[in-house]
Amino acid sequence: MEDAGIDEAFLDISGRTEPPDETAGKIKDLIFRKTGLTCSIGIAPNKLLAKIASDLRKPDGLTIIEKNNKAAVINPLPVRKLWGVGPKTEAHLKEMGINTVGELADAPLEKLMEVFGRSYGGYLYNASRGIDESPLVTHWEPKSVSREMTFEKDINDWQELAKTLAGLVREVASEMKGEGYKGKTVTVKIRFADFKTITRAKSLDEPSGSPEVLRKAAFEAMGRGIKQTRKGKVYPLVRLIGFRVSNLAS
DNA sequence: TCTGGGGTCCTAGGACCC
DNA sequence: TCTGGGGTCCTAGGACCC
Repeated sequence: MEDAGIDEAFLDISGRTEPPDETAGKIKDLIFRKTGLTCSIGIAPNKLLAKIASDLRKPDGLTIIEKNNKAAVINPLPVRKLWGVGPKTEAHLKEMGINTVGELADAPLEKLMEVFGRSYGGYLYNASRGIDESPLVTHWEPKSVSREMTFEKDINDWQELAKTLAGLVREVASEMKGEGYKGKTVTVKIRFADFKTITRAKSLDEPSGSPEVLRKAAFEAMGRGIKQTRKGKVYPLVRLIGFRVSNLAS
């Protein structure tokens, strides 16, 4: 099983002998008995299609996509139904006259790569054909640890900003300690009142888990992103401040 | 959706090294 | 004094997911 967030998971049932819809029925029953909640299930040859299938009939649904009918099922769908296609890509594709998965599948690979880059273009090319070889990931190591906080009101007080950042650093450092991680790169994120968001990063010479070291790097980074006036104010009002440590090592 | 929090991955430019 | 090409690391920003 691969966890896919708080209320979603992928399950490899390829080794089972009973018909897949029977397995799905058992899962639905169990979940309902234990939680009183319904769920939607998609069954398909790969994760991409299973995710689409699970989305097709929403409350309490069960949808099966098979190899030989996958094109018929996904071609009419809006591109937005594909995992990895968000509002920006949807709008971009619309401008190109592409609205459905089937229309996307008609686009040449070279064209998609030219517009969306090699990696993502290649992904779209395969996804539009229902092709996905990605394996189940049953265990993974975190790549970063972060905390962020939106102020109740946009603020202009440097002290409050600094105090909040120090608190976020403390929380992240504590979590890292608990999980046994150190980190090499420290990133401070600042979102202004107009929602413009900047990040400022600082890489350490070597990974550290020390709250003092992380805090010092955090303040150095923040200082590059925002200046305080002589009166201890910051100019564009700040809505959010965040702190992340990445490039983790054990 | 007038916009919360914790993540991942990708791209692009610049620095630096051989 | 000027110049190639490749590789790696760092930084900043953006798109996307649940």
